[in-house]
Amino acid sequence: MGDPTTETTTDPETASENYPPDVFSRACTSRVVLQHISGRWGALTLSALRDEPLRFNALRRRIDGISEKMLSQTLQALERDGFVVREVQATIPPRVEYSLTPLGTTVAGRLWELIGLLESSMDQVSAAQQAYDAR
Amino acid sequence: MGDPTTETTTDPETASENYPPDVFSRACTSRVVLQHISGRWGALTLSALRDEPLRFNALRRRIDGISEKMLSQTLQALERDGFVVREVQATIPPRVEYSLTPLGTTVAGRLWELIGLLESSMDQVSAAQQAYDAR
DNA sequence: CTGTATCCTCTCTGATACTG
DNA sequence: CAGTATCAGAGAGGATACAG
Repeated sequence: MGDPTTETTTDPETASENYPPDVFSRACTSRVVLQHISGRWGALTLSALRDEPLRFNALRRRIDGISEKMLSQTLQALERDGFVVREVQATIPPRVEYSLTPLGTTVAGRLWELIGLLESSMDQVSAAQQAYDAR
Repeated sequence: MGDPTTETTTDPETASENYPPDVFSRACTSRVVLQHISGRWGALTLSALRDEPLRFNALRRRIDGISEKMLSQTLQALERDGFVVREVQATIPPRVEYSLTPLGTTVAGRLWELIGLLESSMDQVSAAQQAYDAR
C-alpha cells in the first residue's frame, strides 16, 4: 500500500466511470472510516450511545467483552472522525461523558437498522450456515 | 457484569423482552456475522454485487486492492452466511459467478446506504479529523 | 474514575507459488 | 479462469500494571 503511482485506476473492462463514488478504489479515504464505524467494536460503541450519553465505565459494562484498551482506542477514533464528543467535567473524581454528534447520531441510526436487520435474520443465517457445513 | 448498582438494568435472566436483542452481549452470534458483512472487505464485496452478478476476477478488479486470498475467504464466509450464491458453470475454462441472495440483497442495500451516507459526510469527517489533530 | 503504557498472543493480510 | 497452500509481517486485541 501507499504506492504513490496508483491513482484511480483506469478500469479497462468495467467502463463504469458513471458509478457513484469510487468507494471501491484503494485510495478511498472513507474505507478507513467505514472500518471505524463498522469494525468489531465501532458499531457496538456507536449503538450503545444511541439512547443516551454514557461514561467510560458505563460503556464498558454495556459493551460486554470489550477491554479498557479497545474501548479507549475505539472512542478516540470515533471522536477524531467527528462521530463522538468527549466531554470532561472538572470534578473529583473525574467524570467523562461520551455522546454522539449529529453526524454520529445519523450514522448510529443506520448502523442500528443494519444490526436489527441482521438480528431478525439470524434464523436464516444459521440455517444457511448449517446447510453449508453439511456439505 | 453482575454489578447490582448498574443503572436501570433489566433482570439478567429475562433480558430478552423489552430491549431489542442483546447485541451487546459477548455471546451474541450476530456479532460474528456483523463482522463478515461490515469488515474490511465484506461490505465492499456485497456492495460490488448489488448491481449484477460478477465472476471472481471481475470482482477482484472491481474491488481495488483486494488479494485473491482475501476475496476467496470473504466470499466463502458470505456464502456460508447465506448472503451470496456461488454458481459454477461446467465450462472450459471454468466460470464461476457470484450473486446475492434475497437476504444478501437486503443487507447490501443497507450497507450501501451506510456507505453513501459516509461518502457524503467525508467533508465533515475530514474537517473533524483536522480539528482533532490540530490539538 | 478515567484512562495510558507495556507486553504478549493471535488473527488478518498480502506476496508468492502452485493446482485443476 | 478460479482458486488453494504456505509463509512472514503487520496489526488487532487482551491482561496487567500504573498514572492523573
